[in-house]
Amino acid sequence: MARATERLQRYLEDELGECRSEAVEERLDELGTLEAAIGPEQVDTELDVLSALANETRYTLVRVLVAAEAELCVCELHAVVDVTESGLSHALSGLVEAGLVEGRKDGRWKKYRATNRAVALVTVIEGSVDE
Amino acid sequence: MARATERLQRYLEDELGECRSEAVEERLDELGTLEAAIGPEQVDTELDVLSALANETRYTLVRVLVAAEAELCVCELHAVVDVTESGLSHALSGLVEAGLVEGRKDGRWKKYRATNRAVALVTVIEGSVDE
DNA sequence: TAGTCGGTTGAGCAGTAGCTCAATTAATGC
DNA sequence: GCATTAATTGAGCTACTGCTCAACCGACTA
Repeated sequence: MARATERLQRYLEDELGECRSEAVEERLDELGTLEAAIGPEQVDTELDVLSALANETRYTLVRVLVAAEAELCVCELHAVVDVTESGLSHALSGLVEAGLVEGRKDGRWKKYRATNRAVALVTVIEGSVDE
Repeated sequence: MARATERLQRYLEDELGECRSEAVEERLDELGTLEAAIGPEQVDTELDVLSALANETRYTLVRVLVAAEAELCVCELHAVVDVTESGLSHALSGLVEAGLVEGRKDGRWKKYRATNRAVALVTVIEGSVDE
C-alpha cells in the first residue's frame, strides 16, 4: 500500500501540475467515499446474485423460466439442461437462495417460477448485450 | 434422457388429465423453442459478462468506475481493491474483454472508464437487489 | 542510452465451484 | 404397510478461477 500511495502521489502531482501533499489524502478519501457509498453488505448480496447467474446451467434455467412466464415442473426443466437430476436440484436450490427463482410443491411434483428480480435482470442483460 | 422423458410423460398425463402421447413431443418442442429463442451465442456472451462481474475485485472496480462517472488511473484504482498490481491488471483486462470497461493510454499512465454496458448493468443490479 | 517507473503478461499454485453418485425424504398408489 | 416415484441432500472428485511472483515491455528522464 505504501508503494501504491507513492505512485498515486506522483500521479496527482503530474495531473494537478503542483505538489500539494494533501491532494493525496483528499483523493484517497474521494475514492474511499465512492467505494463506501456502495454499501458493502449490499455488494455481497449483489455478488451472490451475479455468481448464481454466472453459470451456464443456472442461467439457462433462469432464462427459460423468465421466457416461459409460468411455473415449470422440475421434470420439464430437466429437459432443457444437460445435468443429472441431482445437478438440476443443486442448481435450482442455488437460484432460490439468490432470490432468482421460487419453488412450490404441488402434490408430488415441484414447480418453479422466476422472481421479479430474475425478470428484471435477464431483461437488462439481454438488452445490454445485443447491441 | 430416456428416463427424464418418461417422467415428463407421466407429469403431462397427470396435468392434462388424459394421456395423449403427442403431448410429450409437443411439450418438449415448446421447451426447446423457449430455449432456442434465446440464441445460444448471445447466451455465451451474456455468460462472459456475468462471469466477469461475479468476482469481488472486478465488481468493485466496475462499481467504482460507474460511480466515478470519469476515467480513473490504474494507480487510483489500486487504492480501492486489495490485490497486487498484477492482480489488478489481470482484473482490468478481464473487464475489457467483457466490454465493461475501456482503457486509454495517457503518457505513461493508463486510464480506465466504465462502458455504457457497465452503467446499465450496475444500475439494474443495484436496483433489483435493494428492495 | 541507461535507468526508472507504470503497467502488462505468463507460469504456477491454492481454493472453490460444479458436477456425479449414493443415500434419503416426501408424497402417492397398491 | 410396502413399493414406487419426484426431488433433495451430502460426500467426494475434477477442473477451473483468481491470485501472486517474476520477468518483461514502453514511455519518460537524467
